[in-house]
Amino acid sequence: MRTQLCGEVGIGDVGAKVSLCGWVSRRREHGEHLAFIDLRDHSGIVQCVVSGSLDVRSEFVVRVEGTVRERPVGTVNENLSTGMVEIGDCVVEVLARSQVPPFVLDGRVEVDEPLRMRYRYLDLRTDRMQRNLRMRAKANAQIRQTMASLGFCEVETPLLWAPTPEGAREFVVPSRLSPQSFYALPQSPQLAKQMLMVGGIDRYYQIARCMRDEDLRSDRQFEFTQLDMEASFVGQEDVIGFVSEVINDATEALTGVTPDGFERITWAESIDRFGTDKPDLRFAMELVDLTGAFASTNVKAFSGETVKALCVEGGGQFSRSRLDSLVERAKALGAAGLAWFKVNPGEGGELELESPLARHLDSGEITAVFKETRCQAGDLILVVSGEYQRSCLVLGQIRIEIADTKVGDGRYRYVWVVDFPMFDGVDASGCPIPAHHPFTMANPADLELLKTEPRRVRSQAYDLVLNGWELGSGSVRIHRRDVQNTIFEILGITKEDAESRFGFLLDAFDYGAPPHAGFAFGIDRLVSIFAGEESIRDVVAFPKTQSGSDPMTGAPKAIGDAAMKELGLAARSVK
RNA sequence: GGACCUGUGGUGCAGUCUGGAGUGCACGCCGCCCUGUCAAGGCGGAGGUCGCGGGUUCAAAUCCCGUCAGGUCCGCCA
Repeated sequence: MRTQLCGEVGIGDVGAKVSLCGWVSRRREHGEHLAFIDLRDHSGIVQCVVSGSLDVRSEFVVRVEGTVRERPVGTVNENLSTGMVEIGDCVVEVLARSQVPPFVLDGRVEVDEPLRMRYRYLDLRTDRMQRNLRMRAKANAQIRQTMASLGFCEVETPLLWAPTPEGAREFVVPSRLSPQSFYALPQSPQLAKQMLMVGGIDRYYQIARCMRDEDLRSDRQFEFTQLDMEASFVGQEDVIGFVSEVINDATEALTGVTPDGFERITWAESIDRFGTDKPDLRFAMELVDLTGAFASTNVKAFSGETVKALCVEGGGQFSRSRLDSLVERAKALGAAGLAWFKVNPGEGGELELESPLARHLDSGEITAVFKETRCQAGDLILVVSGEYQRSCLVLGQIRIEIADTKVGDGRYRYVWVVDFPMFDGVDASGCPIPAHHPFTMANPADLELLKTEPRRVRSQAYDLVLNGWELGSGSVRIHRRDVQNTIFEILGITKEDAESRFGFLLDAFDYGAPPHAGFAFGIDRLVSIFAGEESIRDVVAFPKTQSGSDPMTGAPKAIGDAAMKELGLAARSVK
């Protein structure tokens, strides 16, 4: 039907008779003797010259036959990759007509997202979406290549799995053959891949779809894709090595840039220095501890457990209203308040602090603030006092918001965050909550603390962070039933409970489970960062809105009475 | 469950704070003209439930209340 793609036509084809297929991107008519068609397919655009008038409109699908020729002097289009040539003496065959599209596909104006989603098949024709989806395909291909080279075996796991209520809310699927019973769509193939390790697969991976029935965000869809992997007879360092290699290869393949290596930071250090467990290392602006400086202060606002500060370079120019909104933001994030100090040049080259609070500080405190923050004239110092971790997290969030870094600035700062705590807070009944998941192995050095001081126990869990985005996480797993039982006990999961929810896994552990560890990272997030997109919706072919609907198909929808009956279901009103 | 932002011809915006005739800009669309354009150009034209409902007012796109949709965030996402 066609001899080549539109974007492939070049100076080397001059004189050749070609046949091209595509969509009419634009047309320019010059009376009844001359007209131009910009013909588009996924590879690009080429200009076709017609001697006569046209009966085509935008987005008509056409097949064009003509002869490639060099463009006349002075009519070369530098903005087109095919701009040196054009297709002359064209005969145009209309393969399909099109209504006037609801929006223009040239990418010049930002179109409302619901409209793009309702007409996603049109949106996908744009350069942007073509580039994003093809970039994603390239990522998948590169990942498969690297995983295979590392000896990993691709295995598919079921989408219809048993409900294991724990962690994320599951999507459930009613069973027709067992009415009133349900499958669950996997939140991740976590348990399946551990079973594969018991099954001797040794090194498993899968580009796996995961489903979680939780509220959506710009970086979260109900269904998303992970590179899921697990390996036997390996530890944390092996897994970090595997993943670093996969990510390194993918980064090079997609961006042409080789990352400056993968840095390493402990969870505790990341919280202390950056106020988050997913630090963006593209900029510094680290948190400063002023607890010592205010150890014996008379200022009530600074008498909390911790005093943490952030020095914003050049922030002295912030307007009063911006400062007010920062204070509000800090309160919304859970701080008791936020104090600010503008650093002004004073007499004799000294610095001065400008703030409603400044006159309450004694000279020793002021000197300590200058020393600890290493501020300069024109800077802004933000201070939060209160419970240690909360204070860090509040300033960490403000740090990100002030820096306002963009995706797609060409920098890729990978960092491994290690030594996560085993537990994170306690639930209503006072039992520790696993920070990662209940199959995570504790750091051997901390095993004795499990029963005495569980909150001090570090786990063998690790996250990979890119530019402040958590790409994925993994851990060394528990492979012994006795240890797993101990963990369940600490978590307040009874024997019966564990048996009914994870019995199949525990049974498997009775038949020779190898030590194993693994990881999973989000491909949507990785590709969106490389593509310079703020939302993963732009690297997903058919995404859903924040309220979980699909404007194109109308999903979710009610099913008929007959279907309900067959499944043994009855609708009942919610609320 | 909560906070904030947005909703105006097919599309993207301005107009809303400070109420006064559906006012404006750009793109698209339709018709005519045009033999080298490429975001073609020129002339003319069509196209509106100002998301929806209620309230205040002589008068509401504009103010108030409610509601729906979309987005950003908090909660949530082991």
